[in-house]
Amino acid sequence: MIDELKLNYGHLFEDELLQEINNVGVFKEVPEGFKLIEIGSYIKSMPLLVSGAIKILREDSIGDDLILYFLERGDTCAMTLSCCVGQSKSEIRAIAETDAKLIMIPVEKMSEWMGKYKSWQNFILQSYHERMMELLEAIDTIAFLKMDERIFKYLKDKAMINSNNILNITHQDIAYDLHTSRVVVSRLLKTLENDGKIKLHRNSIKIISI
Amino acid sequence: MIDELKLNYGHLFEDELLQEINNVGVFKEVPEGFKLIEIGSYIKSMPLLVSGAIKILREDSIGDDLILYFLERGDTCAMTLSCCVGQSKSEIRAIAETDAKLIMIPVEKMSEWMGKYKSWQNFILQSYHERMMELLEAIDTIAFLKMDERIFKYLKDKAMINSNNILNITHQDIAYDLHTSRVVVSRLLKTLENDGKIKLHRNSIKIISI
DNA sequence: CACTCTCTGTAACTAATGTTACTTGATTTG
DNA sequence: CAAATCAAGTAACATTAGTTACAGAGAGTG
Repeated sequence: MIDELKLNYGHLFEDELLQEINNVGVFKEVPEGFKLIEIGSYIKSMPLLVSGAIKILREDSIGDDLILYFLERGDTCAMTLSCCVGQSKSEIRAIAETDAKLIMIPVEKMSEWMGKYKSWQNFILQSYHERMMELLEAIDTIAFLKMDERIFKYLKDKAMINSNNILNITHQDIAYDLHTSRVVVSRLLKTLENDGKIKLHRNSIKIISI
Repeated sequence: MIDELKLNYGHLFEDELLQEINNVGVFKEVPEGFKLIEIGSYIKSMPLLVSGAIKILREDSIGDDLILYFLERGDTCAMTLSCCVGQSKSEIRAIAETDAKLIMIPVEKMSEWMGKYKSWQNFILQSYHERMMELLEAIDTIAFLKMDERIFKYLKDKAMINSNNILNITHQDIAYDLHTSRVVVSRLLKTLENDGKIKLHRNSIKIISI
């Protein structure tokens, strides 16, 4: 584990802390689609993402989802931090967007290291900052963009995360993430195609204009 | 200042820290409507809210606002924390919702005390947690509620903040905060009145059903 | 191949929200 | 008091998004 740790977090943490992480952290490998955190569950460990991507979702009153943002390599889940601090249940759902590798840190260590390692303190504060910015961006997207723009942004974000401008995804999948209906997505995707921004195929979409 | 400080933060911080706050903090009293933070500005001090309320707003690409949440007595602005950590410009606007009293803490102290006082560390983390939850609630409101529900929620929140179920506010004011148009607000307020939930007057609205 | 299932396209309609334009009544100001 | 300004009501219309219903095109299976 220490190699992957050094690769992704070596520039952030001192050797002593890296060693501690190596000692208490549990390495975890999950497949695409794996549900890492469910709404209402208690959090016992915080994840450091080593490779892959994670999709963070919010749920409405009848159980339908809405995507908030993606986490990437080098990120941690601020909601987890937040829940540990508040001793509360998770307010979000986390699903592996791709196959992913994580290092799980027991929550007690999180606050122990806060006092002990300045670099850890900075990392935690920086993570909060980044997640806060992601939430603001999510608000901008939902509040200020029209559905066709939201769909196009979603496709571009997903292409970025997957490092691939061909997405294997159905219209229904998009509808779930954007909290709208499949028919609306199909309609708007078709106009995006007519505008030359994407190319549609069965089970896949190619992003043309970035 | 020490009295107001003890009253609002005495249960959170030890005497030594209270004394430090008293020494370096600058007491500030601002009138309703005072602009405390502007988007794009750099933050030099973080505010501890002693009395009153503060409205936090997000701006769209053409300069129109959208309310995110209110801060109350005992709160601090996590965006400020966030901006200090990230060394970045403010992403939000903060306006005094009522007359307000604040204690301004120089940003250097914020991180200095993080290492020095466990209670301060908890306070900062707890603040992040709370603001994160507020942002999630803002997302729920924008993404999952219809405009009439958003208006009614806004009125109830504002009544709560002002401890008064009669609000001195115009339809245009509401439209600005909710990022919609005056005509839409007037229309939906009228239906809320017909449903017996509120009573409309010129320049004021009375909340009937809570 | 016949059957089934999933995915996509599309029409037709409804609902929600936004826009423009005009009116009326209240309040302020010269 | 007359004029000007502001807040609110409302009609008419446009646009965006959501809903229902159905048809047809792959793709896999027995």
